[in-house]
Amino acid sequence: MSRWAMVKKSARNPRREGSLSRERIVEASIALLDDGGEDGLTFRALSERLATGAGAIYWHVPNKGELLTAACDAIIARTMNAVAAGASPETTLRDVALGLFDAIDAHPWVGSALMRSPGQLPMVRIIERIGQQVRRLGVQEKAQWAAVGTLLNYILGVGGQNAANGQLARAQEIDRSDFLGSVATAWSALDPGDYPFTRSLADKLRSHDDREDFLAGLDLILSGIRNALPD
Amino acid sequence: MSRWAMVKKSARNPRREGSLSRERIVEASIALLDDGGEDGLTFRALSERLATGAGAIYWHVPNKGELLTAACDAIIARTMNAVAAGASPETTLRDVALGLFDAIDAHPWVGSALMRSPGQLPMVRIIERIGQQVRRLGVQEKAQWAAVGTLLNYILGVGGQNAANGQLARAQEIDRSDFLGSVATAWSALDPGDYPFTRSLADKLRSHDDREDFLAGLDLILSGIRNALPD
DNA sequence: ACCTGAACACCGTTCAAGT
DNA sequence: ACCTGAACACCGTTCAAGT
Repeated sequence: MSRWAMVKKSARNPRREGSLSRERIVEASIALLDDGGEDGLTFRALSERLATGAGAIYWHVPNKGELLTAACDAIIARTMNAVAAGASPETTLRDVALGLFDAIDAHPWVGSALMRSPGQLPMVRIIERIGQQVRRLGVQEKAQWAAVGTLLNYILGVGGQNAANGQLARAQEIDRSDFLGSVATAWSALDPGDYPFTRSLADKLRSHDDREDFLAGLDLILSGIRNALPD
Repeated sequence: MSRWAMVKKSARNPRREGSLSRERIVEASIALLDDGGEDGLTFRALSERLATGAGAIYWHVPNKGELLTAACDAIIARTMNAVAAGASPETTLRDVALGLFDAIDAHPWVGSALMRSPGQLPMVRIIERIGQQVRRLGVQEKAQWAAVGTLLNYILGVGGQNAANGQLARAQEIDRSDFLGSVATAWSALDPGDYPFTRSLADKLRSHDDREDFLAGLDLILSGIRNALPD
């Protein structure tokens, strides 16, 4: 017997290649969510993909909700780490927001996972990033929470809507822009007496650019924050 | 046989008292959602409450998603109709927003139902109300969508968070403020090097007033909109 | 310590059959 | 036209039993 074969598996060593771990489960969950949408993640699909039983997954993860939050957190952590440091507070704030927008665009399920886990780690990462820039901006102590909360809730609102649009489009087996087109058509058919404003928006809805609109709203809020700055 | 007994049930007449209708189903759904939260609504609970079979409900309603949207719409319609007319655009806008906040506070499931049905009737009612006031405010045509979208997404974000807080609190069988307290405690335990801002917010979270914070954010956005007004 | 997989208690939705 | 309720194809979660 060679000395290699005699090396004991230390408790500290990485597990054997095929074995389960929280990370492997989270990684597989992300893959499932990315190509099956919000309800692509089931313990049955997961145990098949990981070639194991449902019970094994429960040994590493307490329940489906926490698994979804963990998957969401993996995406958010990457996204926040990718934001360049050193730029002006306003630029950084815009980078954080656009990073989140793009992440949710690429993984629509992140939008609803984020919505459903208030105060949890993914949200904390975002609050921290935004909060530090709001401080650098010179917002007074007691106005900081309002500023951060407003930015956060706006970003969550947009993210949630993007997630919902993606989910509904998927259910009808069309793509997101076709779904928005069908909404636009419905809006055009609204009673002109009751819904003049919404009707007038139908064309806008067909031709708009989500990302640009998102930025416009962000700038509106930033201008409100700047407005309230001391001196 | 009296003449009364001979009166035929005309097709136009209201149905017999106990019979099913879309409205009765929606009304029962609201009751179920109000006291069981987001997953209090099931076809089994509904058919028991209405003393009928699941299939009967499907004759009046296409699926669960549309039933949820219809229940949400009933609440939103009442809420929008309750907003007083005739006040200044800013006051009306605040009334609309506060009305929605209070409605979601009273029926947390409305927050997530709203999030999950973009472009549908409940949302259209809100967009129309907000849009008309934004017009009256004098916002330029091409800036109107950004203004409405920003307000809408902010309101949806807050509503969605309130719904999620309520849902998580319910799952742990505690009330919402106890849930926020537990989040605050978790925030206090965060690494001071990594999360200085979030940590500093923990106390604020314990003592804050959701409704006041909501209004503060709304005013921030309104000030941004005012900023961009022509002349 | 970690994994298996059958079993439990649910879901939403469909559909043959009734009135 | 409207309703019944059993049946279908799923879920998340648990748990005795294995290694």
